[in-house]
Amino acid sequence: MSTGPPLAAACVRRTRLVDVAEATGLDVSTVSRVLNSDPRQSVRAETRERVLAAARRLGYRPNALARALKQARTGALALVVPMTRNPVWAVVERGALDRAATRGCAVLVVSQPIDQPRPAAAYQPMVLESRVDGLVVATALRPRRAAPAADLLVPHVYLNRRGPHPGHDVVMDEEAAVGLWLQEMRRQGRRDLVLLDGPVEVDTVHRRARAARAHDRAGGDQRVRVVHAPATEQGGWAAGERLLGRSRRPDGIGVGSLPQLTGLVAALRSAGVAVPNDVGLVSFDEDPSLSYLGVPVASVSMPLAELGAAGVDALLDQVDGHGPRDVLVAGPMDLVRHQPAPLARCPVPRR
Amino acid sequence: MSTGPPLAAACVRRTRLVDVAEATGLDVSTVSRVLNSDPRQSVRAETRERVLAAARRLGYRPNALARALKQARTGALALVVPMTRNPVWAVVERGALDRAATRGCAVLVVSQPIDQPRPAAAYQPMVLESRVDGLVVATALRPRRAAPAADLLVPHVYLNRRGPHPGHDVVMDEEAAVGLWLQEMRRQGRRDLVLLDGPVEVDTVHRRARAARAHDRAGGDQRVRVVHAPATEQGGWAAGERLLGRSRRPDGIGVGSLPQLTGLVAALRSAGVAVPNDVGLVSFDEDPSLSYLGVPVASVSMPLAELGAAGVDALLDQVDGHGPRDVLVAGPMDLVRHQPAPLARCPVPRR
DNA sequence: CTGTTAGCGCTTTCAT
DNA sequence: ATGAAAGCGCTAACAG
Repeated sequence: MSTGPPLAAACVRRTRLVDVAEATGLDVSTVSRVLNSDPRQSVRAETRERVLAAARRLGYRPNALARALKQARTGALALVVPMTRNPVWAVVERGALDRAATRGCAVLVVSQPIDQPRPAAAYQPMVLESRVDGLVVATALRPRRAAPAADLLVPHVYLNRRGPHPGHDVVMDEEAAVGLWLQEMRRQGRRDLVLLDGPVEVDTVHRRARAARAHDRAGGDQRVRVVHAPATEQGGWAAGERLLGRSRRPDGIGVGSLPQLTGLVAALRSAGVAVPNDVGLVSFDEDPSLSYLGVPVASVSMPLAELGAAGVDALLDQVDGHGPRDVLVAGPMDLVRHQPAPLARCPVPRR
Repeated sequence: MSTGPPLAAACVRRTRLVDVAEATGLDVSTVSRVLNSDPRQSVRAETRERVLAAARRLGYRPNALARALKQARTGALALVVPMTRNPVWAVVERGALDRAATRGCAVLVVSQPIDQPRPAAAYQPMVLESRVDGLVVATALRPRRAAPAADLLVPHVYLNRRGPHPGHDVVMDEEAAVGLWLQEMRRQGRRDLVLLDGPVEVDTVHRRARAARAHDRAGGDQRVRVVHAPATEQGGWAAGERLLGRSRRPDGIGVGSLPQLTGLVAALRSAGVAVPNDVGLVSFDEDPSLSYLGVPVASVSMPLAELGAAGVDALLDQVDGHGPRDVLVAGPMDLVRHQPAPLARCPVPRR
């Protein structure tokens, strides 16, 4: 709390390998072998101890720069994420950061402005400049048929979207998510359904919409229409208005994003439409705040952290020279029901 | 969309300075001077053009590793952020990332688990290993009187909290924020106030609570009590329950965080307490979702992006050798009123 | 105006 | 089992 004295001019002299060498009277190469526990060479136990002791005593930390320069490997990767307020991306990001930390690898987070998306190739220089070993591209947009010049020629994966070429896609099973929604709607006896989702340009939206339309065409007893709107509270509100104005109102709605759900619930409340009596709601995003909307909603719980972790794994595989491969993140997917609790009993989601 | 052919084994041969030198028949040092536009040396215009042309043609990108090793400067910084779901941190982070990008500097984002906070000194190795030039520590906890061993001896700033020593703090004016709240409460004629905020261990909470208590003691016509609860929906809900159980209910509540507000609003709705008739609400966090709570609330708009940007600036100043200095982010602070709009008129916050 | 040279801190053959 | 030496790609002091 700034109560202490000012810090003395903070100049830490970094300890180098040569400092440890001098302290032990050994050569740098020997010290290096010990500290890297090179398995191919043998060192005397006594020497080992001496080196380790000196390194600890001097607080030696290897210079990542020099090591990376020599090994032609930075041990870092870039994570390109959209600058969105949607909380699910934070979960994906955390999953990726944690897995990267586990695998001893630093992460450079690059935020992509949502209003002016740049092509993935724009991030290639980070690899060419040896800042990172590869790219995890988590921007949501579906690629237009990429011009060859726009192809990524460096190790990379696309996260939660598919890229222009096979072997670089790490995605979740959106079709199964739609299936869980439809199953819950059937359980509730809903037959006139709407999928309210984001812009078609978003790859996950595209896949969910396709699955929903396929179900509609399959000709069961459920009708499914698809409505696209901006993935914001505003978008959800406006879409709600439009849906309420229609002659045939849906009795079940799947909502692609949390902000849209917030806006939609506000619109329904404002119009006096009762949830769940008049309409049943299921969100494709999850968040603790779902228990506090004032109305019961369900959500499809997606393996978001696993998605981030799988992206890191797939990229590091490529960096290690393995051929690229597509990954379908299998993690657990559940339907979770969120109940607004009565007072004196705090609400807890139950599965 | 993975419709294209598989990518050929992606091996880009990186162009080095020596490649450009060979292509032009010049020496690497000359090429280096041209590309860095070294002001102290002069080069023939024709040579300049030749080098620039060759560099562009070969797609030369300088190796950041080698450059950083030579210059003893990585051009990167670490941003330590709490792993919270609170959306305001995202705004701070974006502010920092954007400013860093503007100043040509890469950012390594390190996420701090909220349940097991590590001391700031735990991140010092990132500097000692030359991964970054300095630290922006944005974890929320107030430092205990730090043991000298825990002091940071590398360039660093604390963001949105104060550290153990002066000269490293970049914070906003929380006292003024509390002032805006009290002023709005007076405008609404509220006299029995509660500040519902997070744990006291959080420095921003500490400062707001102190300002609120000072106002209470100042002996005007407003009473202010302070209630601490976890900064979650759950915490807001539980605190709401407690407040409703009291003999004298507050008629105005300031809420420290968005999740708490969500929980509190749910509790009030559930108990049939009318907003704003029975109680007026003001949030210290801002978010578009505030317009969709179903009840009118106000919020204190804080200069969050500026906070992040100022943190980066202050750190880079230190890296450039300037003495450390505390920063109070001055950016605009407003009281914003969020109205749930009637249907057919989408809600927009108005100032 | 341009080339030569040394060296940032580390790893890694190759000698001894 | 340890040491000597080369070199990763770049910059900067010094020559010419």
